Amino acid sequence: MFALVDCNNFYASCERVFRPDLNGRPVVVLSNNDGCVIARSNEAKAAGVPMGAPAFEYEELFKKNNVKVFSANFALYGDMSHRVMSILSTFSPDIEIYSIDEAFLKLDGFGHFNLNDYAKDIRYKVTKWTGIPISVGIAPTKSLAKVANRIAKKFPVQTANTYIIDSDEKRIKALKWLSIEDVWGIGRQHTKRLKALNVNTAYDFTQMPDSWIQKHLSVVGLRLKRDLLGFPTLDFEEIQPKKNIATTRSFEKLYTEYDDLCERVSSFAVSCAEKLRKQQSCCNTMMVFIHTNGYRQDLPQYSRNIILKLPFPTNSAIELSKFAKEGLFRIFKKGFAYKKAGIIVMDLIQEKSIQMNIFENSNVKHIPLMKAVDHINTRMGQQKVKLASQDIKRMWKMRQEKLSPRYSTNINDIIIISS
DNA sequence: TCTGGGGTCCTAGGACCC
DNA sequence: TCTGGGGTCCTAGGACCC
Repeated sequence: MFALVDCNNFYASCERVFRPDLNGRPVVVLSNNDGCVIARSNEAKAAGVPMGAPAFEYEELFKKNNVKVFSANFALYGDMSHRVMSILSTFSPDIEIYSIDEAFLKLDGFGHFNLNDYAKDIRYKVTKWTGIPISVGIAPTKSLAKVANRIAKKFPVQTANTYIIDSDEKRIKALKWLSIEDVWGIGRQHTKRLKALNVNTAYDFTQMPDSWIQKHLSVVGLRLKRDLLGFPTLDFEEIQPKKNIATTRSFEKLYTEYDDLCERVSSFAVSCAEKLRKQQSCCNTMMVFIHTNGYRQDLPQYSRNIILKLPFPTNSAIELSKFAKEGLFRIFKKGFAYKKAGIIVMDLIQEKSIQMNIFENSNVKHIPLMKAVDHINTRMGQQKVKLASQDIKRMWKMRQEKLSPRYSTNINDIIIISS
């Protein structure tokens, strides 16, 4: 059996842990630059705030419904996630951390456990020890555990946020209840296609012929069907190094000058280099992109990217920043107002398996240098050591008007309880 | 004025090999 | 009138996830 543990409205719940006065009140969390809604409490959902809602369009509704609005505080959410996951790993030796707020647990050999009690115990401990409410779904396959989790979340009163699919009757009942668009792996396009054929529930989907699924949804759809039928098909996945790493941002204002853009892009490259070193990878390829604000129909539009094949694999901030600036130089065009830029590094390989090149290699002196930089930045705070090409003075400031304190990661932000 | 930021996998088709 | 039969690798595009 598999368990899927999912934190309820995770970001909103993190904010509430330290603000219990907000329990029962609608809470939303905004994306970078306070752009759009990326998390909603149940009350906010009920008030009619959709996912991805642009904040400025919903100010009225927020006010009318007394919605508490937060800027994204990823330092807090990352730390809370870590705490939740470390508790979950005490419940099974096999855990797959699927996202910041979700994990699968493999429950092999738990045959003589009462899994219902076990699920309730997981829920009790996580909530008690972190303050984060969770839902637990248990079933014979991963996709069915997803379904069970959804039921647990949808019917909190009847299920106490835990649900088990442990018989074929329960499986079929659950699949007949679940709308096709809510099935894990069925997105908007597939939903449209399936609904046109009168396939409206997960159950209907499992009754479709393999040939049709293979043709339109490829083997991915075929695997899903088998998994939903109760045959474990979707694998438990080990943690693997990433195959692509990106740092991209929308800007708080429009940039027209090459130099300004260059500073930001240089910093994105430095950030990618840091992420590469963290997983002990080097990249062989880099993509640089820039584009104007697509929502502004009154301004001329321009969008371009360039893919640079690097002469050697590297994770040196100095080298990656240099390549990034080169790429930017080649795609930058004067006369446009830029809203977004980013760096994506690809073709990653492990540091230890680098082939030496006869002609050109990454500067070996950078290896101890980067190690020292990482060390200092870890101890003294991020970005204490920067390249000269970065935004040394940091003239820009992300819009974050409603940022909560870093309660759990900054000693100065720890809550004070008056006696 | 204001509209996020990451990731993964699969397939078809073209270019190339013998 | 008729024009072989295998392969591999790479890329772009499309789908999906949180």
